Order: sequence, then C-alpha cells, then structure tokens
Amino acid sequence: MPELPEVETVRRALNRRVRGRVISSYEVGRPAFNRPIPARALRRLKGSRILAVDRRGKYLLLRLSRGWDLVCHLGMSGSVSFGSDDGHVRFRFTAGGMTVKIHDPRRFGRVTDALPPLGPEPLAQDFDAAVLARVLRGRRAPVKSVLLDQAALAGIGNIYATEALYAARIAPARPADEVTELETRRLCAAIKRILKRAIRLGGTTLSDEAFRDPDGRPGRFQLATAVYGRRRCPRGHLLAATRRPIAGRTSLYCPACQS
DNA sequence: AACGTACCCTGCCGGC
DNA sequence: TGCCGGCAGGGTACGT
Repeated sequence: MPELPEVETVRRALNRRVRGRVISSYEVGRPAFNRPIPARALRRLKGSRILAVDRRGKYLLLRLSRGWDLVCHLGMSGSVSFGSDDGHVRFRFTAGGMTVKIHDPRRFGRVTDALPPLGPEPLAQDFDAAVLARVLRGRRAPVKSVLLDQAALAGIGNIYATEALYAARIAPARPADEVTELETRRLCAAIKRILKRAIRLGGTTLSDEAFRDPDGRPGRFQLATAVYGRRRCPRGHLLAATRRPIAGRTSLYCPACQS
C-alpha cells in the first residue's frame, strides 16, 4: 500500500509521538509478518531509546540508542496506529507509555534491522535530472519498471509512477534508455512536485479500508490524481490500461497525451 | 548485470 | 443473494 508520501506521513506522526522515549516492551503478533523479525533485533529492542524516526524510500527507520536502526516496511496493506486497530496486529511496542501498533492484513510488511540496497532518494536536495538520467541509463526495460525498482530509485510505487509519467507525457512502456534529456528533466520535476504535493495532502487513500495515518485520518491525494483511479485524463481522453502488466503491475496511461 | 516470472497473503469487488 | 475469479498500493527468490 504505502509509497513514499504515505510512509513520510506516518514518519512525521510517529516522530512527534515517540521521539526520545525508551522502548519498555514489545509483542510479536501471531501470526506475525510473512518474514520473521530477526531475533538479534528483538533481543536489543527493550531498553533502546528512540532518537528519531526517519525514512528511506518506503522504509521507516527508528534510530535507536546503542547505535542501530529498527527498519519497518509496511508492505502492501500495513498501517501504523497508536490506539485503535485491534485486528491483524503483527507487531507492537510501547515506548514511554505510548503504544505503537503495526497492523497488516496481508502480512507483506516486515520489521528487521538492515536496509536492502536502495537507489537515490527523490526528495533529497541533490536529486536532479542528471541523477535521474544516471538511473535510467543503460536500462532497456520499460521506464516504469525502472521507476518501480527500489534499487534504482527509492520510494516510488505504482500510484506515483503512474502520475509522474503522465505529467511528463512519457508512455510507461518506453524503454528507459530511450527517454530523452528533455523528457528526463520533465520526469524529474514531475516526481518531485507530485511527491511533495502528496505529502502535503497526507498521502493517497483509495478506499475506506486503505491507508490511514497513525491517528486514523485518510489522505487526500486521491482527490488530486490526474490519471490514477480515473477513467479519463484531465484533457478528456479515455485512458488505457495495459493488459500486459509492467513490472507485474497494471499500468494506466493516456495514449493521446503520453508517448 | 538486467530482466521476467512466480510467489508470498488476505480482502474486496464485479460478474454471473 | 451467494459464489468465484481476478485484482490490489509491496518485495523477494529464482532462472535465463
């Protein structure tokens, strides 16, 4: 479920509530996530102070005293809550009297202590068209596949890749290394603009059961999408959905506006 | 190395 | 109304 803007929304709320607190207890759900939480992480959890909550791509990082990070990924259906949400709790901890729960019906989320290799951070100061050009260079795969590849570029998922490619007027199936310099500049600007706007709107909530922030509030970016979740583009063209998915996901695009 | 595919899970939705 | 297939915002492990 959550892409960069949703994770950033969670990060901010979490940071406000738990920074500086010491973890006093935790509980692993039964069943927990699909992948187990490493025992070495659980062993040193209790007694660690949360120095800050950061984010890298779609990962939440709890910066802990004793020099390590608890790394949380919300998978496709994960959410973080302080209070409610009593079903499907896969992991929870209490820090300074505040209980944080990770709720995840599909169990694709994971809690661990190390990050996989990740590409550049699209909202970092130094992310520009030259960096994006390096990401795309030498890749014959569809440009959308490369955007979704977390080792190439961190944080982008299907919603924001779809929106950014529409805004940059690039068809998702275009081979990445055939994207021109001008298009790369448009794509870079679109990625930054769209991610920032989505963060400002608190992320995307596609349905009642979908993403909520830790206080239970839905996002509002779904009201601002140009193509995702729509039938026609803003210029009135009928959108197409690729039956042959790109990178295992269906792709929505406007054949008239994107090439 | 880069790319495609299968797989991991549960819940919802539309079609019959 | 009820059942069933298809689909969903994620990553990972493989084979080529």
